[in-house]
Amino acid sequence: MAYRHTERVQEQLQDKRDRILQAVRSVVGDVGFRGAQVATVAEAAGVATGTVYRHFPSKGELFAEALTLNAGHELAVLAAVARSEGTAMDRLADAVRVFALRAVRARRLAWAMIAEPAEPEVDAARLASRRAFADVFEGLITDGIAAGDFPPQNARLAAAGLIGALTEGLIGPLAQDAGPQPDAAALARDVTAFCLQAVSARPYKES
Amino acid sequence: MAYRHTERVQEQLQDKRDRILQAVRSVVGDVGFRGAQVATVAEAAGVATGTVYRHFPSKGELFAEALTLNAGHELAVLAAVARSEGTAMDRLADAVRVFALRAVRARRLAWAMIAEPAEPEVDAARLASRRAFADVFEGLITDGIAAGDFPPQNARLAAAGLIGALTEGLIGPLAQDAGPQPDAAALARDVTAFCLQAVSARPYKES
DNA sequence: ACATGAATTGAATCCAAGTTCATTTCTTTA
DNA sequence: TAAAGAAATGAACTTGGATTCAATTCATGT
Repeated sequence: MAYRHTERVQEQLQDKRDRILQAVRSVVGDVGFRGAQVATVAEAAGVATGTVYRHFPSKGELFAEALTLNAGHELAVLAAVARSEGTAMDRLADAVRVFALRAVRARRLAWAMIAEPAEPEVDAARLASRRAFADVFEGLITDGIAAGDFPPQNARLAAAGLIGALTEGLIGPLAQDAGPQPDAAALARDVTAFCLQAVSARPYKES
Repeated sequence: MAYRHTERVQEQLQDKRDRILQAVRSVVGDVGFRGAQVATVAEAAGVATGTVYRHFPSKGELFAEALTLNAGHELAVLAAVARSEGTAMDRLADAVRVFALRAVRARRLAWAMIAEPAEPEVDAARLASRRAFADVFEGLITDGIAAGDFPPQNARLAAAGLIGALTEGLIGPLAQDAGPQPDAAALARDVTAFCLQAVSARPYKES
């Protein structure tokens, strides 16, 4: 018997794993999934290409895990807002605003996480976290309907609509090229207004 | 002097070109951009792989042209609706409804045309046609504001929001797996309601 | 029918990444 | 310090698909 993992080594391994995941985040935030290659990630993590494959079975699974990790973090933030005190209306407003501000602050990353297709494993992971996001919004909308804050409506669809509107308005290609950042705060404000109106309003004119 | 193009040959060439473009549409509608390879397109067009390259300089440009063609067609339909008689409210409702119905009828194709990333040339072409779509909606919203149908708002952003909501609600991955087709008409109706409310409503409760 | 130029074909070539693996470097225990 | 087992390295391998091109077929005008 001559070798066994010591705790320190375990930590170093874990550390390296984390650094690789972190590197994915950084590279993807920079060039998106499209431009992110394993070699680049490895370099960003200060590791040789082959090492990546000691920690992850394939590019797809590595990237999927990175996405899940990151989306999970965002989701936690959003869920916390959704769970806070206040009317459904207020909480929805806060949730949308938080989502918007965070997304605008890191557009490329946000787009990759929310919308940019990639390897099948990544797409699958994204579908799951997307559903989770939608569920948070859906819950708020349902609450609001129950409380009489919002008119009755298809909450599931409305939640999807919110995510779509946020995506398109803030981080999609159209938003990308409408100038680099006309004014993050103003943009977030307008998007929030749009989203709230979409679920919370009644007809402007009697039809 | 022994050879010169005759009109018949010109027509055949044009025909072949068109058939290739049509084949792209069909293949993409089937497997999306991700799965669409030049060889498959060639086969669908009843042509050898190499022939494709006599008509188009590269896969990217071929697919981009196919997208532009198709999007242009959809755009014409939408623009016609937008130009018809009626209040801005009615025209916007019609435009959204038409968009929704057509999209649901060919989800995969619609998704590819609207959202699925592909070669850079394709993405560029999509950006252009997306902007054109957004412009139609923006115009209607602006009209509506001017006419007093809609409250003042950021029309550009609202237009993007509509497209986002439509995309997400009807043809995105979330919509994909919410059952194959819960009910196209009902879905279109709910999405239309959401979109109209988003731009046309006033706050549900006095804030 | 023949000569000439164009179009078509599809197998061979090329290329960009993802993945592997023989070699080297590091850690641990005796 | 030496032996043994892990982990890291990065150049070589592999592969899926786009692209090319020599050979072939087709059209035209004499």
